[in-house]
Amino acid sequence: MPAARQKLLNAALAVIRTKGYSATTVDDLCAAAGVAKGSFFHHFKSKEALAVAAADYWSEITGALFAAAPYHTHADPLDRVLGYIDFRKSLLAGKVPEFTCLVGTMVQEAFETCPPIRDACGASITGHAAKVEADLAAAMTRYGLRPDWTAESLALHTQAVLQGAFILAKATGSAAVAAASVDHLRRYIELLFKPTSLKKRGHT
Amino acid sequence: MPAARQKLLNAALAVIRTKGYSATTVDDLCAAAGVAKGSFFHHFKSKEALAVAAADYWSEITGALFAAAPYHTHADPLDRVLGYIDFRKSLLAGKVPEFTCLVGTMVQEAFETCPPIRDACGASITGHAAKVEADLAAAMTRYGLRPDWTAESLALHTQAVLQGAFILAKATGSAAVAAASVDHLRRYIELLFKPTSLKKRGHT
DNA sequence: TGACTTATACCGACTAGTCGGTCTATTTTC
DNA sequence: GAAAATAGACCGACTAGTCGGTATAAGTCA
Repeated sequence: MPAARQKLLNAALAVIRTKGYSATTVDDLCAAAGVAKGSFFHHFKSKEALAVAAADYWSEITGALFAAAPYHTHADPLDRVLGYIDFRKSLLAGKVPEFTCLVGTMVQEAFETCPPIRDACGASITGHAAKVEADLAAAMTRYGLRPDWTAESLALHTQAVLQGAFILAKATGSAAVAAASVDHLRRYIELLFKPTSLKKRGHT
Repeated sequence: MPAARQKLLNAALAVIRTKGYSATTVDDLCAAAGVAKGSFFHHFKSKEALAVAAADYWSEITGALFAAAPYHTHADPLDRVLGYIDFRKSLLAGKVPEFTCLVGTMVQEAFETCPPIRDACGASITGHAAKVEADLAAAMTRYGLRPDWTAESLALHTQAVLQGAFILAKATGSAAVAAASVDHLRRYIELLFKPTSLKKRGHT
């Protein structure tokens, strides 16, 4: 991948997560990437095209991050799910724009006005959720669950909690609020799969 | 309140929820409100000031909506909480911009670049959560819970789930996905307060 | 009562500056 | 030396905000 393109995509992750998509100008991105405007339009035919490419790039980057995470080594699929949640919680560090989600931010601005961006963001979220769903489905089998909810809906719920936690963090300026919400998500899944194990801890 | 100001605030709710804050122009708002540009700057000293006023207006509107909702009549505070959640779920109808949250949308764009907007959005969310927290705290007392989580964190978690559900709805174009996430939230709260009642339903 | 003053609401043309995107020229790479 | 990559001046459309002005209604003084 040409250097300027790579630098522009990395700049897009940082700048858009900080300012949002609409407020980010092409000149902002060029300045952050240390690249001239001509290079921008050489690699991307429009600002919108960059946004789509950035969403795909985000899927790549995060896909690699989670693929390399240690929780996959657990034999019990439920432990993998809980390990995933713990891993997500551990990422809630640093400044808010550093741990929040690019596609969650962009889809809020683009869902109605720009279908290509919305679809790229949607694919990023649902694609990630599908990986969680696989472990959840395995855990449901392992633990003999026959619930009135699906692995898919629970996997999407994990993403909803995380996206919502990011909004709380943005609104309060505190990563701790987001972490507390992730704790509730973990507790929920433990209650679903091991209803008795937590009862004594959380209930008198 | 002068007519033009009122019309501009109502226009702001609709337009900003559809296009986002940055992508919404002052001319957009004037056109949607059927008002001239001079009137806009007569009532609001800047676009940013309108956003702050719109967030406060949103708090008023939604405050009145929830205050008038029927779930407050339940004697059991847990029933009020669950009634609140059912009410939130019932609102997930129509087109996406009609049921999503103004301040959740705006804070994503403004949290880093515009503290006044961020604070107004934050106050709207935490103020709403505080009302849920009151019923949650009463329910914890009623049900004799001594958990390692707080009513405040759980109240904020309800808002996280709702905000995240909105993002899923925007990404997928489906209100049903959001509703499924709200179902998970309801199930979590039932499990926390009545751990045995659902065990037989969701677990073989 | 009727002329004058004040205050608020509303209007839309206008401006100074910004934005996405284009164009042509130069440099780098193979 | 051809093709790809980079550069930045440039352009027309657009945007937030300004400005001079009109309309209406309520005091206020003779």
